Amino acid sequence: MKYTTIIDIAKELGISKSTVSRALRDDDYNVSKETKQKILEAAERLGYKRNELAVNLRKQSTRTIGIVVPEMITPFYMNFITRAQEILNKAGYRVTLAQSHEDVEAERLNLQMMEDYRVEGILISVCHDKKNHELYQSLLDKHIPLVFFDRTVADISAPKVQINDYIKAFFMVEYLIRSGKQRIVHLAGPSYIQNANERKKGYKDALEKFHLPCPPEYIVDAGVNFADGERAVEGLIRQGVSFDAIFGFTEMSVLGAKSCLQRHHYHIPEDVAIGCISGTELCKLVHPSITAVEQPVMQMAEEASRLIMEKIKDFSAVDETVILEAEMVVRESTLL
Amino acid sequence: MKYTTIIDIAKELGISKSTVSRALRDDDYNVSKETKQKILEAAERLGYKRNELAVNLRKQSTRTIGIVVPEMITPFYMNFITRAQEILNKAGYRVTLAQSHEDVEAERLNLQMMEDYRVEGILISVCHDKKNHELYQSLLDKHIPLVFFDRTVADISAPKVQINDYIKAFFMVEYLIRSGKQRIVHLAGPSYIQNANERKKGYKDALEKFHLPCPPEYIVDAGVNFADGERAVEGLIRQGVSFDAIFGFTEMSVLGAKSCLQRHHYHIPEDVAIGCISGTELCKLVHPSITAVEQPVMQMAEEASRLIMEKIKDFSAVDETVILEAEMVVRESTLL
DNA sequence: CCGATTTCCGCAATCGTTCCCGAAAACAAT
DNA sequence: ATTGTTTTCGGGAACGATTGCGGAAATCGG
Repeated sequence: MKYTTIIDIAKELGISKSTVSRALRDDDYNVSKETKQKILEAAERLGYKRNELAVNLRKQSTRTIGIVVPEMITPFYMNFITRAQEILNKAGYRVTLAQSHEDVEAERLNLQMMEDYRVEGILISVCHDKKNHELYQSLLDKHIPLVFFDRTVADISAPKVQINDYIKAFFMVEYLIRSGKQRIVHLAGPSYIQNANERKKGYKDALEKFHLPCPPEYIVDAGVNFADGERAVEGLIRQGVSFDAIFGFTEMSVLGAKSCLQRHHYHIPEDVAIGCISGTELCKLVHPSITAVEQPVMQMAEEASRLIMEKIKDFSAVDETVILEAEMVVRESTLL
Repeated sequence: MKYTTIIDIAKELGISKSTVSRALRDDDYNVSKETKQKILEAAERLGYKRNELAVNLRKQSTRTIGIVVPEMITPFYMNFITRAQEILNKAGYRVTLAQSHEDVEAERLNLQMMEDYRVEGILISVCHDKKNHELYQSLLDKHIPLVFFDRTVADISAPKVQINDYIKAFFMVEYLIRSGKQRIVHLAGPSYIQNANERKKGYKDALEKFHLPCPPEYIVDAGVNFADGERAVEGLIRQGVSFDAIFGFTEMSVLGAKSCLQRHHYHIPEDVAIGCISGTELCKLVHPSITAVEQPVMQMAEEASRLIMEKIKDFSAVDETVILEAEMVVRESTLL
């Protein structure tokens, strides 16, 4: 169970550990061909595995980047992670992952754990736009680079990668209206998520532009997951709210809504059309497929990776805010 | 950017680092109330963060467990990970994650990386039942505990958690036959995955039991993901193979198949019924929903966590193979 | 063959902790 | 006052690597 160390190798060959260390790293520098050869074969024979912990401690650098997301169960964040990992690995970084489960406290622990293990930078999509504010700031104060993506926070100076939620929501609702829908309800996301507020604003402004009614019961707090969406629509139906379209904060809640509608034998899109922001392959997968504004997740990962690496290289680099173009993909759920 | 260390605190207070270390760990042992108080407030003031790398190196224990899965994009593995993480965290372990992207070489690198960082145990669902065989064995030879789950390997002695693929496949196909289907095709998984072979065997034996034909074209190599399933069914249709039911190796390929069928205006389940093994919430989410044998993923995570912790505590513990009961959930895709 | 240069290698410090051991101090008991 | 016990603390060696420096050996040039 004991791992062999460079000292074991040194003893075995009767040489110093410095030489062993050099042979195992430096490319034929400062060590002769023969001894290097001997060292390598001894390392092989003894099953030597370099202890990265020791290396990190000594070098004072972990080459590790943390990624913190609210959840990993939907493809969006997982796609982001996969792409970011690919890029960062290629650049010689390791990646450690953590999910907050939409819980501020868990997010706090995750961030602290990453600091404990001396990550050199963190990509984060937050689960609350206020609660951990001082923590983000304190990390930045310690010169630990942070890059916010997708769900960002307003009053912190750090690089950010996001889409224009307001505009995209506005366009989506406008599109629903132009397709002939007049009674559009909004499954709103939690008010402590900035994007949710932006999207709600876009929704409201679009209705206003077309002088459509927006009674309070049209905006329901629907949370972020499947069950939340189901419950919200169940509530609407029970209350007798009449509507012919749903605009949802996010994919999952909309999928729950759709499921509920189908259970109640509504026709989609004839009775009720459905559209949402932040769609992934799940929107294609279901039947009818769902019209969605799709975040350019690959590009987000690329930009976020680029930004964090820039910040690690030079902490005083300017804090870019990258706004990416998200595309609306029309599918069966709105095609009349 | 420099982190403060216990030495900094010691200097600040004019005491020794040993005392600081004790105050920061031991609960009021070997250090007086007052000095402890002073140390804690100094640590707070200087923004001390204990360096876990150094601790791990010194203690020769990382309290970290690795989880390696073929992919994380489908809910199955993610659910497993989430539950396992919950349990292991509660027991004081950290978890580091890696996905192999169904690639043997990537899996190898992941495992080696985990060894480099001295994880104390590894939960793994393999992506090939032969290729990394010696690597698994060599880890075990070094007394690094491994627990195989879901996709296991045959001739390695280590704890395993799985379902009875053969029986479950058999039952599923039997059920399709009893629902009146006679021309059942099988979207088989890759032959280098043991489970795929077991399921294929169950499929064949069920057909045989009922004296149904099983021509070669009924068994198509369909891979593991959405696109694979689409392609496979597209091929069947193009070849003019006539079938009235599909039994799939896994959820994702079956979802692809379903999508393809719907594009070709087949009715599900009237024209073609669909069933698969290893279903998750995705099977509920789609329309029509898919009949599936659902692996008890929570229980799998619990058993796997238990087993790895037992092995860490005592490497010579017996190598249990836990076979869990998987339940078939009948849904719209087979309900005539 | 001798001095200069280059190559090769060892010594020892260092990274931030932990923890054993022993010493000093404080307190109690005689 | 002496001895014994307990509490508190510091010294210093680990843990497994890296690396600057200096010295010995080898090589080279003349």
